[in-house]
Amino acid sequence: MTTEEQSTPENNILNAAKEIFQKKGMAAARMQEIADEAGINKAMLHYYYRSKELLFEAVFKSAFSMLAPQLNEIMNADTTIFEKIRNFSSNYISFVLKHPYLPNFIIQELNRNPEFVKNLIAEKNFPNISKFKLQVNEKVAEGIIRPITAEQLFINIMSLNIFPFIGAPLLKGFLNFDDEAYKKLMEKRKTEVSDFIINAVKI
Amino acid sequence: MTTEEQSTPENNILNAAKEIFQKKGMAAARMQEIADEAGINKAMLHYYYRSKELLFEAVFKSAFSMLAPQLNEIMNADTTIFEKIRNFSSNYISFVLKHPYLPNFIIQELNRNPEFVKNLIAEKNFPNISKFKLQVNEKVAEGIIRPITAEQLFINIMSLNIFPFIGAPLLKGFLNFDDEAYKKLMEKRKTEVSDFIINAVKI
DNA sequence: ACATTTGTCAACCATTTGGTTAAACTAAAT
DNA sequence: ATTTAGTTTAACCAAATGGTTGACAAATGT
Repeated sequence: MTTEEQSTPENNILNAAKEIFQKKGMAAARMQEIADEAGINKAMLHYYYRSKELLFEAVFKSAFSMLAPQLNEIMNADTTIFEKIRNFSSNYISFVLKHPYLPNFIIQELNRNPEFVKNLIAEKNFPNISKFKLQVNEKVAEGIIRPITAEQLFINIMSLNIFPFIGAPLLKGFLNFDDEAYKKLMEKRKTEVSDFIINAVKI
Repeated sequence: MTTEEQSTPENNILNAAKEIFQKKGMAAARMQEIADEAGINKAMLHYYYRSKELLFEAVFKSAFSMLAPQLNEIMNADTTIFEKIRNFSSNYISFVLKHPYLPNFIIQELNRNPEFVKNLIAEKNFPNISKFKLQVNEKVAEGIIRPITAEQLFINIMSLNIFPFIGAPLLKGFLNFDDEAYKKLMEKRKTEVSDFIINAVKI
């Protein structure tokens, strides 16, 4: 049994809400539009999820929980740093190519309401960087990688993997690439990003 | 004479609108709030800028025109690639530390309305990558930098400089940093980012 | 001095929007 | 058959919102 999704009204609504919220953001999304997408009456939204705010929270947490495991992987897996970087880059890019609105949705709403992060941290499975930090410091001490703090390296890994999706409209414009060409570029990044990072830190 | 800003009603409104639009985004921003911020009657907004949509466009173009010159610099300056990367990283991070809402605002609204990019491309001063491309290809051919396409390198430079600001709330959460500590991290990135990139490409 | 344009405002308006209600429907339990 | 609990809907509501109007003041030109 895999993580198959039951077809309950709650799930039906949640999926419709995901679609709309992720495309338009909290403020621009309309309850009526979500109801239409779900093929139900608007009152049902309030019956199952009391308010727009609560429905949004459910969507947000569900979206975030799809990303958290991948971040935990890079933090806590029992592999070398280089393997972690390779795995994360490849897996993350594959994942986002399937869910293109997700990263922007998360980032956008966290910027709108930064206190929301505290909420997420309280959840179990919130990624913890401490193990990754030890590992980086160790490898720096051993002279295997150039001196760099774990924080900066972590930010760099996240930046190189996430930004190309969030900034896609802008980057497509600069590069004069259409959707097709840009997607090919992203495919290549599955390996190029990790090569880039590893070249940057390897001595 | 520098680019001093005249205190016309138009400018007054535009600045107030920038403040509100950048903090909340188009959909969540309220015309009344912009009027309050500008210290004028709501009807004045419509007198000077016919509609919310047009006021937003004015704000967006003004915001984008603050970033474009810096991008042109990395594309077209008469310096070596390494100097360009160093200059851009340092200048861009300094700039954004002063205007923290700007990058997220641009990215967020371009994602909301991707066709907007076509509008921007038509403007003069829209950054053009062709010169940078030639330069990268040349240096790769000369064996000075590792084989990489100009597009991928460009995306990497943009990602490493821009994402740490857009993703700040999330990254602060992961790293468990407060605003103060995070800002210090960004200060350090003025040089660390370019070192990282140069290490990644230099042979 | 007078007329005309330009700027400013409080009050108003039509529409949209999140949310509620009361009644109707369904299906299982008694 | 009747009760009961859960589900669904159309109609409704109050508040918020972008936008307008008409009266009035302040410049501006003649």
